[in-house]
Amino acid sequence: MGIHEVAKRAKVSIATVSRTLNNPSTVDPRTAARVLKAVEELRYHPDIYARSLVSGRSRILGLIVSDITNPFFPELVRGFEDVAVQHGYEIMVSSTDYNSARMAVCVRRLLERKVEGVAIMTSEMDRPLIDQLERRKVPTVFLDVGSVHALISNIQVDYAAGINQAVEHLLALGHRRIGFISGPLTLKSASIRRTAFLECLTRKGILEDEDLVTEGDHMIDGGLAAMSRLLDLPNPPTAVLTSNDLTAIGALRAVHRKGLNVPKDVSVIGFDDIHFAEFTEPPLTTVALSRRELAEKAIFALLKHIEPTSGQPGHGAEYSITPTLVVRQSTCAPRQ
Amino acid sequence: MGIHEVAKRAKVSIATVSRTLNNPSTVDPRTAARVLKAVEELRYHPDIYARSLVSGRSRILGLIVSDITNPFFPELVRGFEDVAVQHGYEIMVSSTDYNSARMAVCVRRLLERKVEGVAIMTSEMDRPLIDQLERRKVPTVFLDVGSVHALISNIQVDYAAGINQAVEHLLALGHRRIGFISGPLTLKSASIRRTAFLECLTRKGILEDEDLVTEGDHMIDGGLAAMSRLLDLPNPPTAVLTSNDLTAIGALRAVHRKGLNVPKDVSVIGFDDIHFAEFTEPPLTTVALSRRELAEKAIFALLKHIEPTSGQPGHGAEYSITPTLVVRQSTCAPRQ
DNA sequence: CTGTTAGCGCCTTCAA
DNA sequence: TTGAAGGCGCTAACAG
Repeated sequence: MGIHEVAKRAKVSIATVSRTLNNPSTVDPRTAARVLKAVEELRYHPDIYARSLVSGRSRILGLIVSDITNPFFPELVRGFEDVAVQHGYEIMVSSTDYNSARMAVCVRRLLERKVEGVAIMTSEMDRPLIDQLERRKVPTVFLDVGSVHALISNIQVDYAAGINQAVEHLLALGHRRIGFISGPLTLKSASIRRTAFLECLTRKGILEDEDLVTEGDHMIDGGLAAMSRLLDLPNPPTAVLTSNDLTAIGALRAVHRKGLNVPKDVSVIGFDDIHFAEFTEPPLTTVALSRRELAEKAIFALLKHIEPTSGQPGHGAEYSITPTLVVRQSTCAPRQ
Repeated sequence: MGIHEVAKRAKVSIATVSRTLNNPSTVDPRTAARVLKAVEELRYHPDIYARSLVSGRSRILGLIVSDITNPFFPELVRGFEDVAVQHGYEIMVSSTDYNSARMAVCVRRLLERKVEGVAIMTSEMDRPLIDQLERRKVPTVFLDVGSVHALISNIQVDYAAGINQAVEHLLALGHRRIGFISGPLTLKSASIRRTAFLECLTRKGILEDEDLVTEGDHMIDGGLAAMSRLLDLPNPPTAVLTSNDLTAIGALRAVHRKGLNVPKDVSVIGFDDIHFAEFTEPPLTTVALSRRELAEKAIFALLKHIEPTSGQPGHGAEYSITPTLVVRQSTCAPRQ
């Protein structure tokens, strides 16, 4: 069932069929109705590939994440899928596994399928690959890293705001010795969060104690080890912020293993608000970063280039997303 | 840069370029070399859509999961992506969200992109959709449910074997009162697991106590509630098997809240071995179901139809995958 | 408003 | 072994 059968059945030419499907306003409503009826009856769907061939467009958006196994990402993928489909696009997702060779393969695959835009949500960037994307004129949107260019947008998480809320919450509770477990400092996004924390403390006039900020790996193990280190300090913190929820979960475990209690002995705050955070013991107070919002902004940024509403092709832009503290039960006032 | 430029540069016709790329054996090695050289130099990649248009093939495999947010699936997706790419295919993933309207949309999207095969890993089936797939002659592979047809294969998890190992482990430890928390019994796969458990017990000659098997929802909350119920029994079980790891995590939590200890007061065994199982408190003994193996078998089943090696188009088949017990620290001998 | 026609980039007979 | 030519199914001028 091709366009010809529809044309025949509706007694029009294939051009008219094509028009009523793509540009209804240029065809007589009564003919259009006839065509649409035929389309219905034949359950006709235009061949997407023939269409791509002539239009040069694929109606596919790419999404690159570092590790789909990390609970932060599936929700992002889900949101991305929803929003993309809503706008009539398909998505192609791949994991780079924090591995730049894999990343290169990802990009090549995306390019071969002629994606019309790519969201790179790895918080990392790889110059040559980005240049490649730019050369091919593929609109791109980054998370955290990334400088705005003609076709490149960036979504910046306002870590400062999120961490600020967390610190204020702790301060209000009476904490003064606040620790921080960062992600691996080789990751740009991890060091951004760490810096945000440090700046927040000085802004609040809290003396900085180097021992209190230590490095994890954004995974459970690293959080566990880091928290153990903190707890072994001669003068341990009464509250600890972590760079992500997985780290916080490891921290929770470390406290538990030491025979101590969260939040009575030490308060813990996570970051991200992965689904699981609600189910830790105790439920985790954390700074929620909406994956849905992230997905929406990313796609919005991409579509601005692909389907320029306002005549102009649209230049890359900087977007911002503000996380918000979700208070659950892993925080309380410190022992005096 | 299209095929023409390559042809010109290699001083051959476009037909020859096409041949050396698709059917090297039909072209003089020396001309082929020239062509390949030109291809290299121009970094030529055939247009995938033009190719699809003429060949009718998309080189895309579909993967439908129920909820990519469920930690079981991301690892499956990952494996599926790896294996597919290895074979030169792209993948299209979508979540149905346990919702048959969404499922219908998924299938339509897959059909529109002309996927060459679909893996439906939801443990559910929807007659009309399957018929639709079959009518369109799309090879399909199911998980657990699904009857083998010409184009339909099925991967059956050998739950009995897995649960058997778990029960024997418990028996060896000295347990006799073994409980079971099932998934929602509306899910076929959940009731399969439940049945496997029940049959295993009778096979072992253990008297069946109806109170000891209860229903969860394959999520943490359900596991928590179900375990609480079990613990409130006048004569509670000394060990509990669960239908999946999320349920087990909920169960762990319930025990903890009651002020009891896992494994000393009650042993808990999960199912699936999601990544997180290693990091629960205590680390979860569970029946591991390899997502990698699942992905490999699914793609193998699909490729058998798409790229029939042995002349014959290949008929659907039944595959089996055997899970294996991973003993960690949530099980030990019962209190006497 | 509608039909005719020329490609989009590639694969594949059919001759040479 | 190679080249010429005809589509694959659709969109987009260009005429009418």
